[in-house]
Amino acid sequence: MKTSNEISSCKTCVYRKLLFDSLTDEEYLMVNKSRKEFIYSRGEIIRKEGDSIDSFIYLRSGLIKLYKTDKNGKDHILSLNKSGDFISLLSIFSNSEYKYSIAAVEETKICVIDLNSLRQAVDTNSKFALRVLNRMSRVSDDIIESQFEIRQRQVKGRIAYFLLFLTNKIYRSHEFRLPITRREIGELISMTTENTIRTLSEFKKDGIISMEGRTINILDYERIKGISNTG
Amino acid sequence: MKTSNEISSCKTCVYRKLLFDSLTDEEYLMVNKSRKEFIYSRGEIIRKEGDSIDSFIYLRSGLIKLYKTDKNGKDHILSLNKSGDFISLLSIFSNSEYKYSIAAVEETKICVIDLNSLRQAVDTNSKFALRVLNRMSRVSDDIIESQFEIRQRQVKGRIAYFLLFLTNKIYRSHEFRLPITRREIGELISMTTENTIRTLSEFKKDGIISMEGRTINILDYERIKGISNTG
DNA sequence: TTAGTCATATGACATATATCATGGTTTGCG
DNA sequence: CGCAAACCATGATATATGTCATATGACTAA
Repeated sequence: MKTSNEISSCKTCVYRKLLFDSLTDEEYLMVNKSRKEFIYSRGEIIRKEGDSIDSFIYLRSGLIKLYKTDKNGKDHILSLNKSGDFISLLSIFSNSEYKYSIAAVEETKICVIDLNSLRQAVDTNSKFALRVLNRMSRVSDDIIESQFEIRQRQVKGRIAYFLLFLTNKIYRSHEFRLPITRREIGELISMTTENTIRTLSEFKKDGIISMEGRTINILDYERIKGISNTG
Repeated sequence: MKTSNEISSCKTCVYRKLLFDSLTDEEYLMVNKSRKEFIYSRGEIIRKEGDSIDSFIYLRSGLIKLYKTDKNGKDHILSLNKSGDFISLLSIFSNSEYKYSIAAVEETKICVIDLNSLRQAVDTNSKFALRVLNRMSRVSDDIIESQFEIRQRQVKGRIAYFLLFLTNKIYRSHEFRLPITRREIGELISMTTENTIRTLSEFKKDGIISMEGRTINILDYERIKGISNTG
């Protein structure tokens, strides 16, 4: 984890429009005064389940996973999130501890704001509060939604669904580099590593995708969609 | 669905303390003015996924299920909720439509408040807003939590987990009447009806529970706990 | 350089779970 | 009451998925 100083980039920050737009100049200054930037590289843990919540975090760039570790030590990934999503969930208003762990799955830059100044802004500016609220609830909603989609499918359907997720939501391209290991894919869709690998290999053998290490190319998009819908 | 007139019962309403306590008399009157009560009996649908959100709903008494229907028409239950939980999730601030369907699983009384008057109270009273927020986010958090617990277990563990949920969270007793059918239990823990039935029968045969139709008695609590932890 | 770890890969096999079939039982309703 | 529709139950069988073993390449630390 490194501290960053690239303050100037604020001007182009997506959150400027999404969020801070609704603050008065005064409020913005207050919030921004406490702002710090940090950079995490692949694999680094940003926050751990149970850590006390002392700040409000948002994701400037990169990709992170939210996950929980079960009683046997096995990780279960709840979601992958990119810039524009919030990391701090609603628990910052209710819980004093993080309910999920957060780790970078690729080089990731975050901004951290002092929780008190955020709370103050929320208290005095209801438009801002509503925006924060909406953004936060979206992350929870998305987790519930994707769990719902996952649990109604079996392996092939789950893998297909995941590939479509990467294609449409993350990379907006039919060609991309898998951001996570096959083991992590398994942790995301509740399958063993072996079955995940096998299924990807099968898709490759069937000519639906090409695969070279982590690099995937969706060759037959319609068929992937079909498998996601019926599998 | 029937309309109820039991206004007097407000005095003992759990939400009085949980929520409305933080309103001024004036605010309370405004919110309460639009309040209506309805009674639903087992099986009745209270709101359907996709219905437009025009009101704020909370559960006075009874038991409801939140669920979603998949592309094959199969229902997936997200949670069972009782009095004290909110039904209207955060989507009332962001979405114009319900994301989940809501149905009564036993005789259930709800209170419905006009959304505008609630929004007004939220806007002007940040303490109230925070309470609403906390209650709402708790429902989402609980759904995510229980999905996490379910997906790390196999059938026996899931059934045991569900029985513990009823014992500890819903009925606070070792003896109770199953509020939902075995089919619905399957929809809740992502198993087929047959396997759900089989597993319950097995628990009975093994003397861990007694079972007479819907009536369950937890005979060996520790063993159920063991199965929930290791299965 | 060598040993060790991790990710990927694949086969053989065990087991959990779904599916299909069939029948008894309860529940709701006209 | 009597019928239809759900619910509950159980066996036989098929299938999906997990487990275990083994191998290879890439990378890292000693």
